[in-house]
Amino acid sequence: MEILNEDKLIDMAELFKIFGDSTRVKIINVLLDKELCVCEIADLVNASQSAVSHQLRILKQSKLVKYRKDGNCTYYSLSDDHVKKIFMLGCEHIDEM
Amino acid sequence: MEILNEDKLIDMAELFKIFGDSTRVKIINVLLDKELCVCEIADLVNASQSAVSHQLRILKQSKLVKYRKDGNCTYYSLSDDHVKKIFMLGCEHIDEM
DNA sequence: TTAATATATGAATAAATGTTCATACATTGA
DNA sequence: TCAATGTATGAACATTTATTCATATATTAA
Repeated sequence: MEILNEDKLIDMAELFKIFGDSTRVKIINVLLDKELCVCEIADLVNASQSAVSHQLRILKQSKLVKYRKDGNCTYYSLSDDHVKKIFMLGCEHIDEM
Repeated sequence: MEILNEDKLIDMAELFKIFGDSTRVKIINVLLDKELCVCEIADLVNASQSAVSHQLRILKQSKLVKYRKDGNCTYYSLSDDHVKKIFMLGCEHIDEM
């Protein structure tokens, strides 16, 4: 191994794994510039409320999204700019293929 | 969905999925600044020749690595700078957590 | 308080995925 | 030509993972 130790490489793989699912990428995509509640997300990405909720839990655990509760609703948004950056770079790569 | 259509988002998920495995990330890591043959890679990432070869096939299919044959050996290297960029950004993200 | 709405979650199921093992293929050197 | 070496690959297996379904929880409105 080079400069990076194994643990860090494993963490990196874990991070990319989160981005490596189409439902989650779709969720990140609709959250790029605004927060949305679960049912809005489910509607936009064309998935069930349950599926989206499960995936949001994973995104939350990985600290890629944050949330706030308002009455009945839970609004999700991207944690920070890094998430957007990684998304955008992946986007660029696809464009150039 | 926003600006991006579903197909592109699926392609992006596929791309990140490739980075989302520790063996593949380790392989990318050792290829960051030089080409290596299969058995050197296997040695460096501490995996079997077969496992590495299988993963190299996946990396090759996704055009993340290229290769050249020289006699008995096959030397692999990263396809382009984009691969390194994505790797580095993931690296940064881990650092900042 | 009761019904309706929004969300979360556990269990079950099906599908995808990574590794190992055995083996094939190709190239080199003797 | 034959043995050794490096690589690729198919099958089998075990594990992970995403979705669905049913249901629980919580909040709001009537």
